Amino acid sequence: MRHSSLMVQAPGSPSSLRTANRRRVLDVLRRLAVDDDAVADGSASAEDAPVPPTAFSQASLARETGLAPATVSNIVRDLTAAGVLETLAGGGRRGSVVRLSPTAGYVAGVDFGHEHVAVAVGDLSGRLLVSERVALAPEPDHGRALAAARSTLEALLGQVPQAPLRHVTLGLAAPIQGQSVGSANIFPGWEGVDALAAARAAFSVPVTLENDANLGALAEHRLGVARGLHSSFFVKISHGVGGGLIVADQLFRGASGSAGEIGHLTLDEQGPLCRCGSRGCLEAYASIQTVQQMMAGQLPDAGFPQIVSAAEEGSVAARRAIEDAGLHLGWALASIVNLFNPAIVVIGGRMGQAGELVLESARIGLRRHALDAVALTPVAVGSLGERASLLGSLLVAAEQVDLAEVV
Amino acid sequence: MRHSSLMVQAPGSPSSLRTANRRRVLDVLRRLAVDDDAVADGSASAEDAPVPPTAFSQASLARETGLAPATVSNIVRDLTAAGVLETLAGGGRRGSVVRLSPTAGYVAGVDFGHEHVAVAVGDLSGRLLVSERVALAPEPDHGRALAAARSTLEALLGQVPQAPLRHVTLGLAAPIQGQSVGSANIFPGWEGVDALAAARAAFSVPVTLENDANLGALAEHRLGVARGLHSSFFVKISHGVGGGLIVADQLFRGASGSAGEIGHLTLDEQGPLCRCGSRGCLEAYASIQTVQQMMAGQLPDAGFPQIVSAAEEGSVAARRAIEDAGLHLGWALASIVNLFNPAIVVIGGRMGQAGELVLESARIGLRRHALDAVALTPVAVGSLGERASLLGSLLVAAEQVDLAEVV
DNA sequence: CCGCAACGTTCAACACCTGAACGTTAGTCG
DNA sequence: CGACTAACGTTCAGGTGTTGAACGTTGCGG
Repeated sequence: MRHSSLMVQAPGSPSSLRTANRRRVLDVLRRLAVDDDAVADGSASAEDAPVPPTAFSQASLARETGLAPATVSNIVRDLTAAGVLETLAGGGRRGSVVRLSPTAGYVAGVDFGHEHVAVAVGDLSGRLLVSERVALAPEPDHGRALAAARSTLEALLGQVPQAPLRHVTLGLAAPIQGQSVGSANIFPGWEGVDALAAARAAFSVPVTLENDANLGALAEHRLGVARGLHSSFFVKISHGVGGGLIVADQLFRGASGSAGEIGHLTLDEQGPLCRCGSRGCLEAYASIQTVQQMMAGQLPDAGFPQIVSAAEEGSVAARRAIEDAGLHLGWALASIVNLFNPAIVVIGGRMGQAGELVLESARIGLRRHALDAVALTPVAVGSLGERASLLGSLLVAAEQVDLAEVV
Repeated sequence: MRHSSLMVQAPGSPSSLRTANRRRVLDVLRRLAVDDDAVADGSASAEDAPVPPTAFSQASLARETGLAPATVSNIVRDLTAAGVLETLAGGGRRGSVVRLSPTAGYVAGVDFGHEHVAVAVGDLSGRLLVSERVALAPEPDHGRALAAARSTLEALLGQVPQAPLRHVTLGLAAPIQGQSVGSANIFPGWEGVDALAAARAAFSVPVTLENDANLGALAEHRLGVARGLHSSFFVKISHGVGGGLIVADQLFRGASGSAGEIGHLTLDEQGPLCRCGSRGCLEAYASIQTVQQMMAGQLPDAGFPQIVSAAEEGSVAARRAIEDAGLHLGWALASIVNLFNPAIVVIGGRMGQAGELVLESARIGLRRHALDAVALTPVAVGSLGERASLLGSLLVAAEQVDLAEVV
């Protein structure tokens, strides 16, 4: 072992240039693949956009990266030899088709909820290949949840061609502080757990933790309604209320990963008690649970979809319950819009099922409390539904894999 | 003209490596110079820090940048020939002393207030050399303010050795939307003006606009109480209330430069009217003007310092007025701390003069409304006083000057 | 059917970084 | 006080990487 492969690369050396250029090529391939996928979803904005070249010829890679064709040729040869890339059709005028090799590996994403675990396997550009959702007893212990995730993941990996798993990203419905679950009382089965260590023990590949709302924000931004914009704020309203922020096309995690925690903004100092211990938090006004509780007298044991149906069929009480949630949501969004000024606000999670009902009132609340300049920020329901967090976890996992280091 | 000097540099070429390495060297020189300056201010934390090498020998540059000594030698030779660098003492074991050449140029910063203009000239690392503050009639027209700034700047440039002015950064007490002053009613003399165009016409060098609270945030972060931390939030409370956020040691401007606008967060939907047109904004509770108005009955025509003195001397009313402002401030800070989780909150502007009086109540308000995990975020008064914005404008201007491109 | 255009590859030329060797100077130890 | 050593800056040869030009190949249009 003459040269240790762990030798840290000198920051300004020519070889670091090569790595950077390799990374550039790989990034373009990943981005184009995901864009392609999203367009194939049938997005409405597919026509007016200037449509980047969706072919993967070496020539287009050269144009996209700004590198010379000769350089791209060298890089593609190296990466193909390393098993990372794969060239499909032959040469000639039409050029070849380069793509990430399917045998280069997979990434996985896990979405832990309060009563379920969803697991997905995707390719290295973060596109979903197979997924499965399993129900669990409410508020599962973290060990049980991780075990379920692991066995589900193994089953999914059996459904795809053999290739190494490179990264797993775990989405948790709780603020992530460093490597454990922050703020007590929020996600019972995981309280105080060193989640990163537990996850590393459960999976034998690199692992990252991420807040589920952050994941949803990323997915809606890359694949959903916020596609093409450069900033967005995503509110996930389900069991609780969380938020995720995209700035300059990237997830904004803040100083310690808890940026975007909109759920416990104080709206009324004398408002109802919240599970976080404070009073008058947004979550105490606008979570699914809250709406259900408001309707407990009229529609006991009704699920949220039933309440939405009732509102649409004319129930004044149901409509009012949802509107109240929306107004308070809009109020909190005004703070977000004042502080961040995103290009769009996306509402996701189960609350998205209420559609225009909640959008209308959220917009009213927003306009009333936001500065003029940002009061008309668009508010829309996410287009990915409850899959958003899971899709986002694949995107994050794919970002973590650094194929340029595979020499 | 064979090769146009405007030719954009190929992104992956060896010459781009050289530029990047040059930039790396220059960045270290700038950063060390500023750090040195701040330490010389007599900061209390000068002892325990691991103290980076404050000497500017080529050897220390090599260590700091990770480049080989030979490379640093080449770069220093080139940049010296270009007139950007200057080597002081001779060689030998103690090494030479490299620094930015004083004749390489200056940057300037301007701080526009509601009744004054402050102008400063600094070196290319953003250190203040000379400054001057001139009083203006209240709410000056933007043309008048710019003219005053320009003549003051010319006078200041006469006080320093001849060298080109490279950049001017203008601080405005208003949100900056793109290139003009956002949100009406905030900064009367500049309303709706294309401030960037006006400023370009007034100064014949590149110009940037920045919110004054953002500038203050940067200054306190690099030179003041937030030194050494990697994130911070700065609230500037004077005529109005503004905020600036530092994340990962950098100014966070948000999607369109208006991030951190804390002044118009709604605290009470039924609160007093605010100049922004909404109700119950923080600014309606916690600005200097508000405190003065609260005291108008007892101390008519009293300035803020007099009110602070009265409070310190036992006036219950004065103390209560300041405490009320602090409590509401703390409430708003809770939103900030939940959403951004900065390592520290710094209070600047004229409100800083109230010291512990406002700090105490701000902390109480913060603890009451923030999530447990962040409720104990430190709150401190800025150490730069009202110079913060002006010092920050020099730092921003220095960042804009790209000396690596001077070939 | 032919010519042109675009594509991918190869090769020589060029630019840059780096380790080693060298002269120089300032501390340090005897 | 003097010699030795350590650290510094510079020079030079060697290695790595990118690039423009040239070339063979293939599809498209006339």
